[in-house]
Amino acid sequence: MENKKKPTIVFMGTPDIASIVLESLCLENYPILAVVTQPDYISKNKKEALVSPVKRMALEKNIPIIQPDKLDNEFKEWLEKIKPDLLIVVAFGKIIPKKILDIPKFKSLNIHASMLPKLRGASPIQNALANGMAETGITVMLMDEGIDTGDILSQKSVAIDPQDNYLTLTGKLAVTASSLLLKTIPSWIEGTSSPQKQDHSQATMCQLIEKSDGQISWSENADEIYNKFRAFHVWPGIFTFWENKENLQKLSLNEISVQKNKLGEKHHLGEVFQYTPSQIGVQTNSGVIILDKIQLAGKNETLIDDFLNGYPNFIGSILK
RNA sequence: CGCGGGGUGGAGCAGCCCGGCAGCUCAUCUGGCUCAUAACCAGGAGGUCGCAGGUUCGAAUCCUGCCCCCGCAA
Repeated sequence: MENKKKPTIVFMGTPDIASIVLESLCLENYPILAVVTQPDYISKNKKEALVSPVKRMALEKNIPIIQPDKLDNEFKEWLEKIKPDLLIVVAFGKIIPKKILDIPKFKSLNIHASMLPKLRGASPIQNALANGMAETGITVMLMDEGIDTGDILSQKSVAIDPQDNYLTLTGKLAVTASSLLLKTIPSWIEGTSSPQKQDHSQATMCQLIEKSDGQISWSENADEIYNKFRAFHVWPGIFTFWENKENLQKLSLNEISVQKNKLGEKHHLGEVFQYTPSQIGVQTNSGVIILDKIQLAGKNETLIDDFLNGYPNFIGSILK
């Protein structure tokens, strides 16, 4: 029955969630004219260039790739020449000028990983986790010149499991994003959908995550710290500082869990103590963070037991 | 030439500045003790101190070059 001609698409995106959506478009045989993604992330510690997940997917599917540094006139002319019916944007990472968005016959659609107008902006997945939200979602919308302010075509909520971290939640959202987009494109092309204006008075913004957002304060509650751990699982991670031999050293918390304080148990905020014979805890404002894997700056990641073999004075110290 | 930390029995570390017996905690093996333990006691095995060269009577330690791991910048 799907004899109608599918619209030609130029796809813009960068991270994993975008590559999964791209893959699902390919599997449905949408003609992808080209993929636009961020330039390769050049050399970290004298290593190879890092390639965006979308670029890897495009290579696998033999789709032409372009990686412009800027969305300037040169890019605009390129797009005009390609003449796509539709531009689809998923977490591209840069603001796209309106004069580019208006080029395709059917304009430009954006998939945003939140229930707009909530969590507009650069890092909706991390913010949903860091805020301890019970659910988030996917929004497919028309793009305008604002940041995630366009009219909504479709939405679907996704429950956040207490065990979810950035990776697992991204996976769930990617699945929902793919199916929702595939449903939304045909009705948009056929003109049977009715775009809804956003209620801008309800809008919230989320900021771009910075490295420093990963630093935790032991005056927070254990649950809040754990939410950050889930949100920043891939980057930047969460970290604190430990005074070792009169040097304040960065200590990354790579694997942690949460426990309640035992009855009558009292420690200073940030104090490291033996929670059970086999568990090392850190006192927070409310509750205890159990350390499982940690990493001292300049060292490899270690299990807490191994760490204690080398740094027995860790217990009893105060993290800052 | 971006800045910095590191490589020492299986694991995590100390020793290096100031050269002189290879050390600590854990794991492992053997024996002992105990009603009992992720407990305790005694003993043992296990090392090219990242690689190569140099200085020296003597190098984990000082000098030179190289390899690898990691943190920070970007």
